[in-house]
Amino acid sequence: MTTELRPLQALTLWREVTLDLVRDGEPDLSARQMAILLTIYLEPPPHTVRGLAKRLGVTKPAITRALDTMGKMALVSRRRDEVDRRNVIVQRTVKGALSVERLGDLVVARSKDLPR
Amino acid sequence: MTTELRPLQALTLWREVTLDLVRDGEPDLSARQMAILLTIYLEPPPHTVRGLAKRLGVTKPAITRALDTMGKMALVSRRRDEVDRRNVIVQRTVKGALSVERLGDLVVARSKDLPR
DNA sequence: GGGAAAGAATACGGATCCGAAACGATCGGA
DNA sequence: TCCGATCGTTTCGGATCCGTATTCTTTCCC
Repeated sequence: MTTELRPLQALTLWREVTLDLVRDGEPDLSARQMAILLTIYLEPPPHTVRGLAKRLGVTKPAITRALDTMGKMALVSRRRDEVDRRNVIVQRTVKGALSVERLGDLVVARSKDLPR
Repeated sequence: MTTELRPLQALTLWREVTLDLVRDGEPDLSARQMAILLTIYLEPPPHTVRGLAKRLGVTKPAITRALDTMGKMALVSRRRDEVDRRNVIVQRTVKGALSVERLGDLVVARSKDLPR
Protein backbone atom coordinates (compact mmCIF):
# COMPACT_ATOMS: atom_id res chain seq x y z
CA MET A 1 0.00 0.00 0.00
CA THR A 2 0.99 3.59 -0.38
CA THR A 3 1.21 5.15 3.04
CA GLU A 4 -0.73 8.36 3.31
CA LEU A 5 0.86 10.29 6.11
CA ARG A 6 -0.14 13.89 6.54
CA PRO A 7 2.40 16.44 7.87
CA LEU A 8 1.08 16.57 11.42
CA GLN A 9 0.96 12.79 11.58
CA ALA A 10 4.47 12.58 10.18
CA LEU A 11 5.81 15.00 12.76
CA THR A 12 3.97 13.28 15.59
CA LEU A 13 5.39 9.94 14.52
CA TRP A 14 8.89 11.36 14.28
CA ARG A 15 8.59 12.99 17.69
CA GLU A 16 7.30 9.94 19.51
CA VAL A 17 9.88 7.58 18.10
CA THR A 18 12.66 10.09 18.82
CA LEU A 19 11.37 10.44 22.36
CA ASP A 20 11.40 6.67 22.75
CA LEU A 21 15.00 6.56 21.54
CA VAL A 22 16.04 9.31 23.96
CA ARG A 23 14.28 7.74 26.91
CA ASP A 24 15.40 4.14 26.50
CA GLY A 25 18.65 4.69 28.37
CA GLU A 26 20.91 3.51 25.57
CA PRO A 27 23.37 6.18 24.42
CA ASP A 28 21.80 8.08 21.53
CA LEU A 29 23.11 7.50 18.04
CA SER A 30 23.89 10.63 16.07
CA ALA A 31 22.07 11.16 12.79
CA ARG A 32 25.18 10.02 10.96
CA GLN A 33 25.51 6.90 13.04
CA MET A 34 21.86 6.09 12.51
CA ALA A 35 22.21 6.58 8.76
CA ILE A 36 25.23 4.27 8.70
CA LEU A 37 23.54 1.61 10.81
CA LEU A 38 20.41 1.51 8.67
CA THR A 39 22.34 1.60 5.41
CA ILE A 40 24.40 -1.39 6.47
CA TYR A 41 21.37 -3.36 7.54
CA LEU A 42 19.03 -2.43 4.71
CA GLU A 43 21.28 -2.38 1.67
CA PRO A 44 23.08 -5.36 0.19
CA PRO A 45 26.75 -5.70 1.14
CA PRO A 46 29.59 -5.09 0.78
CA HIS A 47 29.86 -1.72 2.52
CA THR A 48 33.13 0.20 2.53
CA VAL A 49 34.18 3.36 4.33
CA ARG A 50 34.45 5.22 1.07
CA GLY A 51 31.07 4.01 -0.14
CA LEU A 52 29.36 5.08 3.06
CA ALA A 53 31.10 8.46 3.00
CA LYS A 54 29.89 9.08 -0.52
CA ARG A 55 26.36 7.97 0.18
CA LEU A 56 26.06 10.10 3.32
CA GLY A 57 27.84 13.06 1.81
CA VAL A 58 30.38 13.32 4.64
CA THR A 59 34.14 12.92 4.91
CA LYS A 60 35.88 9.60 5.36
CA PRO A 61 37.25 10.42 8.82
CA ALA A 62 33.70 11.06 9.96
CA ILE A 63 32.80 7.52 8.89
CA THR A 64 35.88 6.06 10.56
CA ARG A 65 35.01 7.79 13.82
CA ALA A 66 31.40 6.69 13.67
CA LEU A 67 32.50 3.10 13.05
CA ASP A 68 34.92 3.31 15.98
CA THR A 69 32.12 4.32 18.32
CA MET A 70 29.60 1.88 16.91
CA GLY A 71 32.21 -0.85 17.05
CA LYS A 72 32.64 -0.24 20.78
CA MET A 73 28.86 -0.50 21.08
CA ALA A 74 29.07 -3.78 19.12
CA LEU A 75 26.58 -2.49 16.55
CA VAL A 76 28.94 -3.10 13.62
CA SER A 77 32.30 -4.75 13.00
CA ARG A 78 35.09 -4.34 10.45
CA ARG A 79 37.33 -6.68 8.54
CA ARG A 80 39.89 -6.33 5.80
CA ASP A 81 38.86 -7.14 2.28
CA GLU A 82 41.19 -10.02 1.42
CA VAL A 83 40.73 -9.47 -2.29
CA ASP A 84 41.77 -5.82 -2.17
CA ARG A 85 43.50 -5.25 1.13
CA ARG A 86 43.07 -1.49 0.89
CA ASN A 87 39.36 -1.88 1.56
CA VAL A 88 37.65 -2.37 4.88
CA ILE A 89 34.36 -4.22 4.85
CA VAL A 90 31.78 -3.10 7.37
CA GLN A 91 29.84 -6.04 8.76
CA ARG A 92 26.63 -6.56 10.66
CA THR A 93 26.52 -7.93 14.20
CA VAL A 94 23.87 -9.72 16.20
CA LYS A 95 23.44 -6.77 18.52
CA GLY A 96 23.19 -4.38 15.58
CA ALA A 97 20.53 -6.51 13.94
CA LEU A 98 18.52 -6.63 17.14
CA SER A 99 18.83 -2.87 17.51
CA VAL A 100 17.58 -2.25 13.98
CA GLU A 101 14.75 -4.69 14.46
CA ARG A 102 13.71 -2.93 17.62
CA LEU A 103 13.66 0.42 15.84
CA GLY A 104 11.43 -1.03 13.14
CA ASP A 105 8.99 -2.32 15.72
CA LEU A 106 9.06 1.04 17.46
CA VAL A 107 8.15 2.97 14.33
CA VAL A 108 5.42 0.48 13.47
CA ALA A 109 3.95 0.69 16.95
CA ARG A 110 4.01 4.48 17.02
CA SER A 111 2.44 4.69 13.58
CA LYS A 112 -0.59 2.82 14.84
CA ASP A 113 -2.06 5.56 16.97
CA LEU A 114 -1.53 8.78 15.11
CA PRO A 115 -3.93 11.75 15.31
CA ARG A 116 -6.55 11.94 12.64
CA MET B 1 -6.85 6.66 8.90
CA THR B 2 -4.71 4.22 10.77
CA THR B 3 -1.36 4.01 9.07
CA GLU B 4 -0.28 0.48 8.36
CA LEU B 5 3.45 0.54 8.16
CA ARG B 6 5.25 -2.77 8.10
CA PRO B 7 8.71 -3.09 9.72
CA LEU B 8 10.71 -2.97 6.50
CA GLN B 9 8.75 0.05 5.33
CA ALA B 10 9.22 1.72 8.68
CA LEU B 11 12.98 1.18 8.61
CA THR B 12 13.25 2.31 5.02
CA LEU B 13 11.33 5.47 5.83
CA TRP B 14 13.50 6.15 8.87
CA ARG B 15 16.66 5.58 6.88
CA GLU B 16 15.76 7.82 3.97
CA VAL B 17 14.64 10.72 6.12
CA THR B 18 17.74 10.39 8.30
CA LEU B 19 19.89 10.34 5.17
CA ASP B 20 18.16 13.49 3.96
CA LEU B 21 18.86 15.18 7.28
CA VAL B 22 22.53 14.19 7.19
CA ARG B 23 23.00 15.28 3.61
CA ASP B 24 21.28 18.64 3.71
CA GLY B 25 24.37 20.46 4.96
CA GLU B 26 22.74 21.88 8.08
CA PRO B 27 24.45 20.76 11.29
CA ASP B 28 22.70 17.62 12.55
CA LEU B 29 20.49 17.86 15.58
CA SER B 30 21.10 15.25 18.25
CA ALA B 31 18.23 12.98 19.22
CA ARG B 32 17.69 15.09 22.32
CA GLN B 33 17.65 18.32 20.39
CA MET B 34 15.19 16.85 17.89
CA ALA B 35 12.94 15.66 20.71
CA ILE B 36 13.01 19.11 22.30
CA LEU B 37 12.33 20.89 19.02
CA LEU B 38 9.35 18.71 18.15
CA THR B 39 7.94 18.83 21.65
CA ILE B 40 8.01 22.61 21.66
CA TYR B 41 6.35 22.84 18.28
CA LEU B 42 3.79 20.08 18.68
CA GLU B 43 2.66 20.44 22.26
CA PRO B 44 0.84 23.40 23.74
CA PRO B 45 2.97 25.90 25.66
CA PRO B 46 4.33 26.84 28.08
CA HIS B 47 7.50 24.74 28.05
CA THR B 48 10.01 24.98 30.86
CA VAL B 49 13.44 23.48 31.28
CA ARG B 50 12.24 21.30 34.11
CA GLY B 51 9.21 20.13 32.18
CA LEU B 52 11.27 19.20 29.15
CA ALA B 53 13.83 17.39 31.31
CA LYS B 54 11.11 15.31 32.90
CA ARG B 55 9.42 14.50 29.62
CA LEU B 56 12.65 13.47 27.94
CA GLY B 57 13.96 11.62 30.96
CA VAL B 58 17.26 13.52 31.01
CA THR B 59 18.92 15.94 33.40
CA LYS B 60 18.22 19.67 33.47
CA PRO B 61 21.75 20.68 32.44
CA ALA B 62 21.33 18.54 29.33
CA ILE B 63 18.26 20.59 28.45
CA THR B 64 20.03 23.87 29.19
CA ARG B 65 22.91 22.90 26.93
CA ALA B 66 20.60 21.78 24.15
CA LEU B 67 18.73 25.09 24.40
CA ASP B 68 22.03 26.99 24.29
CA THR B 69 22.99 25.28 21.05
CA MET B 70 19.55 25.53 19.49
CA GLY B 71 19.38 29.16 20.56
CA LYS B 72 22.56 29.87 18.61
CA MET B 73 20.94 28.15 15.64
CA ALA B 74 17.88 30.38 16.19
CA LEU B 75 15.61 27.33 16.41
CA VAL B 76 14.24 28.31 19.83
CA SER B 77 14.45 31.25 22.21
CA ARG B 78 14.11 31.74 25.96
CA ARG B 79 12.48 34.34 28.18
CA ARG B 80 11.87 34.67 31.89
CA ASP B 81 8.44 33.85 33.20
CA GLU B 82 7.34 37.19 34.66
CA VAL B 83 4.77 35.52 36.88
CA ASP B 84 7.29 33.19 38.52
CA ARG B 85 10.71 34.51 37.77
CA ARG B 86 12.37 31.22 38.60
CA ASN B 87 10.97 29.72 35.43
CA VAL B 88 12.31 30.06 31.92
CA ILE B 89 9.83 29.78 29.10
CA VAL B 90 11.06 28.17 25.92
CA GLN B 91 9.61 29.84 22.85
CA ARG B 92 9.25 29.06 19.19
CA THR B 93 10.97 31.03 16.46
CA VAL B 94 10.27 31.58 12.78
CA LYS B 95 13.32 29.60 11.78
CA GLY B 96 12.39 26.77 14.11
CA ALA B 97 8.88 26.62 12.71
CA LEU B 98 10.22 26.48 9.16
CA SER B 99 12.64 23.74 10.14
CA VAL B 100 9.88 21.65 11.69
CA GLU B 101 7.64 22.22 8.71
CA ARG B 102 10.39 21.08 6.38
CA LEU B 103 10.88 17.89 8.39
CA GLY B 104 7.19 17.13 8.15
CA ASP B 105 7.23 17.55 4.40
CA LEU B 106 10.31 15.36 4.21
CA VAL B 107 8.70 12.49 6.09
CA VAL B 108 5.53 12.81 4.05
CA ALA B 109 7.48 12.78 0.80
CA ARG B 110 9.59 9.78 1.79
CA SER B 111 6.54 7.86 2.95
CA LYS B 112 5.07 8.07 -0.52
CA ASP B 113 7.40 5.66 -2.24
CA LEU B 114 8.01 2.86 0.20
CA PRO B 115 8.61 -0.72 -0.88
CA ARG B 116 5.57 -2.97 -0.98
C1' DG C 1 12.21 38.09 58.59
C1' DG C 2 14.38 33.83 57.91
C1' DG C 3 15.21 29.31 56.22
C1' DA C 4 13.82 25.57 53.14
C1' DA C 5 12.68 24.44 48.53
C1' DA C 6 12.53 25.00 43.64
C1' DG C 7 14.24 26.37 39.08
C1' DA C 8 17.84 27.24 35.99
C1' DA C 9 22.54 28.03 35.03
C1' DT C 10 27.46 27.17 35.73
C1' DA C 11 31.87 24.54 36.69
C1' DC C 12 34.28 20.39 36.23
C1' DG C 13 36.74 16.38 34.09
C1' DG C 14 36.26 13.24 30.58
C1' DA C 15 34.56 11.67 26.22
C1' DT C 16 33.18 12.49 21.44
C1' DC C 17 32.68 15.16 17.45
C1' DC C 18 34.07 18.21 13.46
C1' DG C 19 36.92 19.21 8.86
C1' DA C 20 41.46 19.56 6.98
C1' DA C 21 45.71 17.72 6.42
C1' DA C 22 49.20 14.26 6.68
C1' DC C 23 50.32 9.36 6.89
C1' DG C 24 50.97 4.41 5.79
C1' DA C 25 49.58 0.48 3.24
C1' DT C 26 48.10 -1.44 -1.00
C1' DC C 27 47.12 -1.77 -5.80
C1' DG C 28 47.79 -1.23 -10.70
C1' DG C 29 49.58 0.31 -14.93
C1' DA C 30 53.67 1.81 -17.69
C1' DT D 1 60.21 -2.11 -10.96
C1' DC D 2 58.55 2.10 -9.72
C1' DC D 3 55.42 5.74 -9.34
C1' DG D 4 50.92 7.59 -9.05
C1' DA D 5 46.35 6.66 -7.38
C1' DT D 6 43.36 4.75 -3.94
C1' DC D 7 41.76 3.50 0.72
C1' DG D 8 41.43 3.91 5.46
C1' DT D 9 43.37 5.75 9.58
C1' DT D 10 45.60 9.13 12.44
C1' DT D 11 46.62 13.72 14.04
C1' DC D 12 45.55 18.49 15.01
C1' DG D 13 43.03 22.40 17.24
C1' DG D 14 38.64 23.62 18.48
C1' DA D 15 33.86 22.81 19.60
C1' DT D 16 30.18 20.11 21.81
C1' DC D 17 28.42 16.71 24.76
C1' DC D 18 27.79 13.87 29.05
C1' DG D 19 26.46 13.49 34.36
C1' DT D 20 27.51 15.17 38.90
C1' DA D 21 27.97 18.73 41.93
C1' DT D 22 27.63 23.47 43.00
C1' DT D 23 25.94 28.31 42.66
C1' DC D 24 22.54 31.86 42.21
C1' DT D 25 18.03 33.75 42.17
C1' DT D 26 13.40 33.49 43.40
C1' DT D 27 9.46 31.79 45.86
C1' DC D 28 7.00 29.80 49.56
C1' DC D 29 5.69 29.25 54.24
C1' DC D 30 6.10 29.43 59.26
